[in-house]
Amino acid sequence: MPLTVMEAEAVQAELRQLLDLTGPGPRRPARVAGVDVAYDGDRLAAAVTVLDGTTLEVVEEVAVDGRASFGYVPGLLAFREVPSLLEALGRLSAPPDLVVCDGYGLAHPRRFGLACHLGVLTGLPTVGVGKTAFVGVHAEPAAERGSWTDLTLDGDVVGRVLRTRDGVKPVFVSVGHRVDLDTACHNVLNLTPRYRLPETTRTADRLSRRRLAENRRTGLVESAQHDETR
DNA sequence: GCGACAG
DNA sequence: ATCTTGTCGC
Repeated sequence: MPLTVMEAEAVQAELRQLLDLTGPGPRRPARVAGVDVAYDGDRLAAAVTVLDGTTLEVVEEVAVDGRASFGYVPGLLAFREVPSLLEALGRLSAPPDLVVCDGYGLAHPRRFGLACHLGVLTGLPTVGVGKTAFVGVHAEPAAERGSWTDLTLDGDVVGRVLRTRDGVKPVFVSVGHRVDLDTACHNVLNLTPRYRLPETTRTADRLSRRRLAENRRTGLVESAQHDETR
């Protein structure tokens, strides 16, 4: 029972009322999860990797197969990825203390991006880390790691453009659920000791792609999974 | 009205 | 997201 664009926007407005922006959120999370989805046509693999918040070692992984039941529509990305991500998160042995999402949170046309959506549905603290500009205006942050500038939309500060490596293109950080912007950026910097992107998104990205490749090679796919609605 | 537009 | 070769740099 696929949603239309109008219905999806109505759902966002409804879930938006459950969003908790009071923060502050965990500053020293013991377990931090990264989530990502890889695609092969309408087939997909959703992955969750949980890292030790101190050592950044991967302590748990879950990958699930699925199908994209909603096309990519800017502003409605969550409807494409959230279903599978919920399934993957649900299979963890224990919930993480923080979830780092690929994409935006509050920095969204209707202030309810993927990170907010996943946060409200799981009740977990979430932050969004985008790799490219989506909405809002901003100045270029200084070249040093840790420098940042406001990401503004309609006069509101909805996120930060944060430099995670000296002289390297910055990332776009916005809060999702139950975390404030300072805490979100603090965590993103802790998760980027060496590369531009947080270790959480790097490990989740690799896991989702690895899963797709295995499926492609094995040909088993999800025949033993949920069959289509017949 | 015409583009731009997270992943 | 994904399609794709070589190339620059640590």
